[in-house]
Amino acid sequence: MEESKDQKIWQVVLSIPKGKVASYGQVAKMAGLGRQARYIGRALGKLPAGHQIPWYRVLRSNGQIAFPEGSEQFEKQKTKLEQEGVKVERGRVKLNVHQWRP
DNA sequence: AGCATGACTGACC
DNA sequence: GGGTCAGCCATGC
Repeated sequence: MEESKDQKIWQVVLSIPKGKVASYGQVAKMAGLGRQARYIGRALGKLPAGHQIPWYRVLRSNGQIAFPEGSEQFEKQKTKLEQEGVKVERGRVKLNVHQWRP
């Protein structure tokens, strides 16, 4: 059921090149979910332990991180992104530079 | 079955 | 270009 959707989502996220990012809506569309962008976040929350899904490469449509600035999740994502060369300033990244365009 | 919730988005200002 | 508002949709209680 939703399992396959989740798998598909994870696969799409996995296909995002290192150093690039994508929006939830973009992932949703590529996974064939269309407008269920919100489902992406839900699916990423279901990530199994020991995964290697680069969930941190997924941001909002405006390039902003989906977590409140200062939260643990936020900091973690920020760190991960910067490790790949993606600068995060004021909780957002420059889409015109890092957004993934297939 | 109905209503609130959320890792969202597009339209507007 | 960034903040605000209303709409969408599956999930969970």
